[in-house]
Amino acid sequence: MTTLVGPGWSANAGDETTPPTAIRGSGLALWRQIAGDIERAIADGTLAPGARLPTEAEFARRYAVNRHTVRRAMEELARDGQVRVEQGRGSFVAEDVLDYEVSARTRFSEWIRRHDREPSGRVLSLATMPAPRAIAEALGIETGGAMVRLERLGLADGRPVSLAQHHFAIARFPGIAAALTAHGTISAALASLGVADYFRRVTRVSARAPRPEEAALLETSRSRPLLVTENVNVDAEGRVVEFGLSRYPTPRVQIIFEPGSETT
Amino acid sequence: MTTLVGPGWSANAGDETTPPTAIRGSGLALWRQIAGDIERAIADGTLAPGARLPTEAEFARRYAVNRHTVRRAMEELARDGQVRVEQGRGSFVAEDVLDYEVSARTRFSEWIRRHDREPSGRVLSLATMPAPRAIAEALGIETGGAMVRLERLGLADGRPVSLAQHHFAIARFPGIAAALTAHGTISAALASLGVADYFRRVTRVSARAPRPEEAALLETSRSRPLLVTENVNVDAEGRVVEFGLSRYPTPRVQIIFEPGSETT
DNA sequence: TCGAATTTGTGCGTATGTATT
DNA sequence: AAATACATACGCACAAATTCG
Repeated sequence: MTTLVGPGWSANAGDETTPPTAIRGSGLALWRQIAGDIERAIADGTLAPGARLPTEAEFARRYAVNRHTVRRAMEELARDGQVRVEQGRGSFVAEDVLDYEVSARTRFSEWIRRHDREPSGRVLSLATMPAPRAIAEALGIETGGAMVRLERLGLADGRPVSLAQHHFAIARFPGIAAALTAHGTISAALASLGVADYFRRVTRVSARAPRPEEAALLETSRSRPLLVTENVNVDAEGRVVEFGLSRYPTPRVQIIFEPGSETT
Repeated sequence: MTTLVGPGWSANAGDETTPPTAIRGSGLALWRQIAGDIERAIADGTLAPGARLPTEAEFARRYAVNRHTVRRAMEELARDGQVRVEQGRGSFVAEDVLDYEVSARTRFSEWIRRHDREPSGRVLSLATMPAPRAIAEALGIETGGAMVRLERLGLADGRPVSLAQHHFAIARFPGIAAALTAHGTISAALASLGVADYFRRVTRVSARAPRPEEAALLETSRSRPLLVTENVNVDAEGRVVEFGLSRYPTPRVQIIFEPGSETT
């Protein structure tokens, strides 16, 4: 069957030489032919993950079928998880989700590389400020005590996947601001201050709607929630090194936890 | 200072005998007096967790100050995490969050009891249906194979905290539907079928906006995302017992991971 | 789906008291 | 004593988010 081809499945808008018609009475239901068509386009990459599908009305016009027939096909694909249908927005090819496996030793670049993507990052700000109560408690200092906050956007293959704030107590690391400026990574900065290694102790996960700035930085819609994690990193002796607050765009990023075994 | 008292801090609307006025020129800034006032009311329980505070305009009227002055006080309290301010909705006393600690052995009632609340539940539906692809894969059966879905609303002290779907393969447990009907809990039903114990293997966490029905059941706003977890439970031999999909209302429920140690 | 009402968020300008230089 | 800086407080207007009919 000649199908819908070209950039974004919209090239042959005026192309009437190869009508993308489903064959009636072929023994295969029209909606199955259409579903198969789209499925093939997804499989062979004609339709990239995250790409927007033509509207149901558009499909109906192209295949010269009723919209109900198209819907039947979309239902099937949605049930299979191949497309995602969103009322009022449109239909989209299911995106690859980037699994964020929480473990004791989690580093941003290692995480991204494990998924065969290229990690990069952009420092948004580095500032010294008094610690709000919640952060001060996590860092083990007094409320209002001086801390450094590093805000960083993490990217995988150039697409933003995390927006993180890292907090360090000045009392614990007087030279942290300079070290973070001098070194490219947090690990390196901490290493220069004598912290050879550090581990994740607790991770709290919640979710909330993004603020406009967050949505813009993470290139996500304001209507999609962010996964928000808070975590405490400690050194080998169990002393608190850092308090981190990270935001991840759903559904692009998912968090995975695999308990060792009997943890309770 | 005579302050705002009475039920919900709104009793003395017409009470002019004890004007809740902040003292000017007392050496303590007005906004600090107001912040302290509210802080005390929260500490002594006059303002319960989750309770709505009077509006900024109302505070300004009662204290006979400008709204900016009230806002300054609220800022301080919000920074401290004592109140939660939401544009367009109002301000609220910070709520106790129910921490859901993910571990290998997690049972609903144990979770709730550990937080000194009374667990209860309501079965919403119990049905046999063909397994969609994603669930079939998790259960290790063919797509379309028969499965039982139990949908259940979990409550803590009568407030909904989880909405869970539990899926069991009929091929593995032919008598599961009857067993679930006969026994009050999933553990008991599985025990009657020879599964003495089971463990959580993986947990995936994401977030999305609630559907209207979910929002209603969980008594949450449609504008607040749900935390969504998917998990696979296995028996002592590692065979898949159940695939679960749970939804938790934010920010009432938070998920906590504490990796044992080097899990990477 | 839309608009009105409610509530918080932000910006501007102004004034005043207090502490520092 | 004068100049300056800073914190506090007020008034007004409008923006943005939420809720509800």
